[in-house]
Order: sequence, then C-alpha cells, then structure tokens
Amino acid sequence: MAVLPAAESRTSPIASTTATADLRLAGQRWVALVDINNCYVSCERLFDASLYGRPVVVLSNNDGCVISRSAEAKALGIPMGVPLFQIREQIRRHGIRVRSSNYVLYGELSRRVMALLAEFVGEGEQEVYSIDECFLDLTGHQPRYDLSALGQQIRQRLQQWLGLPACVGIGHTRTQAKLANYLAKKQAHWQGVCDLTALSTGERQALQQQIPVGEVWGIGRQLSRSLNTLGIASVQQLVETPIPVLQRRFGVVMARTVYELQGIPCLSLETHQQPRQQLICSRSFGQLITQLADLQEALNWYVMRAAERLRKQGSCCTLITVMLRTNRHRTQDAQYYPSLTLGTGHPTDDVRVLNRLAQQALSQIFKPGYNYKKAGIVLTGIVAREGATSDLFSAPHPLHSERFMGAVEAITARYGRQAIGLGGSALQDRPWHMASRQRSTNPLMGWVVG
DNA sequence: TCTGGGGTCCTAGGACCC
DNA sequence: TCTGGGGTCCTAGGACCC
Repeated sequence: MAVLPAAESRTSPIASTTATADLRLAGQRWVALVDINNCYVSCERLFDASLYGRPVVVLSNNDGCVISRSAEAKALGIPMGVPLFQIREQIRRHGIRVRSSNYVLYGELSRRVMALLAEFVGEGEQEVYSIDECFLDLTGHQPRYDLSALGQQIRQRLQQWLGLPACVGIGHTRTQAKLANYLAKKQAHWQGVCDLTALSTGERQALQQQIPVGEVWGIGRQLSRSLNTLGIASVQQLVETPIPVLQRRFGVVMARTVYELQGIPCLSLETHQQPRQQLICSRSFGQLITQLADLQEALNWYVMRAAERLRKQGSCCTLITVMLRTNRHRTQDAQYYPSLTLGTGHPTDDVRVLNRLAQQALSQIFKPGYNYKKAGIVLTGIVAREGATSDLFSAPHPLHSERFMGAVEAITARYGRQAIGLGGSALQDRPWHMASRQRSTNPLMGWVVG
C-alpha cells in the first residue's frame, strides 16, 4: 500500500535530509525477506535424493520452458525461461535432470514453510509474498537480538525441519530487504544472511556500487534500460539521483522505490491477505487448436476453475473477459489476439451464468482459419459476496497437520512414487492440453533425461 | 474565428513481480 | 516441430456529469 499518495509526493518534504532523519526516528522498522533457494528444484529434491548435487531444471506447463534451475544448472549457463527444445543438447551433454512442475506439492510445502516462519514473529508481522517468499517484521526482535544470528536460526530451522535451503535479507524497508536477499544469495561470504542495517554507510555504499540497478525490486528490463541511458547503472548511482528528477521522468513508482532504498518505507507490510482483484485462468495448448468445440471445452474448464477460486475467497464478479491467442512464435501463421469483456448484470459466482457468458463471448471473437495456441478467461469487477464467510482469514495452516503428507500420499498412492513430477502432463485426458511431443513411457513422469 | 473547468469512473495498455 | 501462468499497480484517454 502506498504511504506516499501521488499528488503529495510531487512536493514531498521528506526529500530533505532533516526530514528524513525525523522520519526514521519516528518509527524505524526492521524487515526480513526469507526466500527459498531454487524453490521448485529444492522441492523436487526432497522426494528424489538422486537430484542432490546434480544439475536439475523444472519445467512449465506442457513442459514448455525452464522455470526453476538448481545452482549446478545455473552454473552451466541454463537461462531462466528458456524453451526446453533449445537446451536439448546441453541436457544430454551434461546429464541435466529434468522434471515437470507439480504445483500441488510446491503449494503444500509452501504452507509448511510459512507456518514455520510464523513462529518467529507475532500476529500480523508476517506477509506471505509468494509461494517461496515471505516478509517478516523483526522490529520487535531488533533491540534484543543480533538479527543476523536470528536469520541464521531461521535458515537452520527451514533446513532441519523441512529440508529446504533459504536465504535471508534484512533491511529497514521491503525493498532493502529484497536487495539484502540478493546479496545473501550472490555473495557466499554472507553465508545466506545479509543484514544491511548492520553496515556502516560507507560499507553499504560500496556494496550498492557493485549492484546493477536492474537488480532492484521494481526495476525491470525497460526501466533498467532507460536508467542506463541516463548514466545510472548501479544501485548507488540511483540512490544518489535526486528523487524529484526521477519522479518527473519515471513516475511515482520509481520515487517510492528510491525512498525505500534509502530506508524510508513507502510500502507497508500486507499481513492480511486481501481478496484477489482479478482471477485469471488461462493455458497454452500442447498442440495448436483450430476447432471451436475444443475452445468451448477449454473455456468451460477455465470457468469452473476460476469460479471455484472466486467462491473460495468469498467473492462475486461482474465482468468476464475471454481471450484467444495464436502462437506469436510461428511467424508463418496469421496472428490473431482477440479478447472480449462482457458484464454479468449483477455480481455472481454462478458457473452456469459465467459459462454462458464465456461461450457467448467466444462465439463472437472466434474466427475459423487460425491456429490457436492459448485461451483464457479473466474475472474482474470483483466484489464481496453478500453474507460470504471467506476462508481467507482462517487460521494459518498448522505446522504439523496431516494435510501435507496426505496430499503427497494421495499422489503417490494413485500414480506411484515417480509421479511426484506430474504437472502439466496430468492433464492428458483433455485434448486441448495434450502435448504434441512424444513423452516418456509414464505419462505422469514428464521428461526424465539421463 | 472564438467553444469552461473540474471532477469521477471506466478501460486498455504497459510496466513490474514471482 | 517444440516457447508458462497468475498476479499487481499506474497512467492516459474517453465518457459522462455538474
């Protein structure tokens, strides 16, 4: 949430040094970011010890591209997001182990991680940021404990109890904590925990000098390029640039980022999970789709999935968007990227209503003669369902619950131990998901090379 | 010839994140 | 041959209103 409203920040007095000092005195916080290393690969290793010490990659849906790499795979130069077919030769040459993704497993492990981390802080001091990342407010610990030692304790417990490696970054803001986490991962001498707040100004500046500006949280490829053309290449150079200049050129988001880097919080900890403002369900197809009937069936399934999530968070929606995509990589094909949004008339979570609208939208945008690669729906205009009792705010998943092992057992009982690598291929009974490539003999195993 | 000023809401698109 | 899925926020511009 923005502490700096756009209008006020244009003339914000906190750019001056004295005001900065006041603001820090007013309520400085200590924030940690805990991040599981190579999360999906680390999860796979828990269930297949032969993956330790070897290069491993985990693949996206349809086994399309690489979405997680072990340290060994990174060292071999396997880039993030690379399509599988482009690294076949490297896989063969280096004996890289390959797994399909299994989000049910990762989700359950994530719940365990978050529950364990919750034990280190009080109520309302934990923000689960993503499946493998969590912010902790350590302000209460700060006067009493060495935060680096606490970070080490967190790492050790994750390793001992769950077998998952993690790094911890500590700063006065979330952006600083992210940067610290980057250092903890990149520079071995931190031993997995970097506390930026414990450094002198000179030490911090020297570190920031070494870090490319694109590593900052919120500065992606585009902004990075633009900053570079202005001669701003390192984090330190960014921090030294006057904020009003940056704000005029790049907007309020950039201004917030730089305040955050300076230790002035502009983003607060979101310790209570908010209902989603939009729900997306979309898939790329394993093979190109030309028939309306196949798209109809796919949409039917997306609507069911999305409506399920909608109900789970106690919401209704008022708008539904249907979108189709051809394969942009096939330059020989005619391209078509239509989408259409229809209103529901009244807030609803009724699958039948949503499906009727989705099919109606589809019939309006579908054109024969194209090779469709992807389809999806987006539910927006989300409002709370009247009288809804959302389970969003229910108690965190108990650490020692049986749900986790139950899920793993259910998978292995049904498909065998090897099925831990299921993922996209589990959808093979649906023609619009069927992978066109020849797979290994066990369709649930994904690719196993070497 | 010359055509107010300010506000809200909505949407599309772009940037970012994991 | 083969290229993921699910989110967030911000901005600009148009419609509409008083």
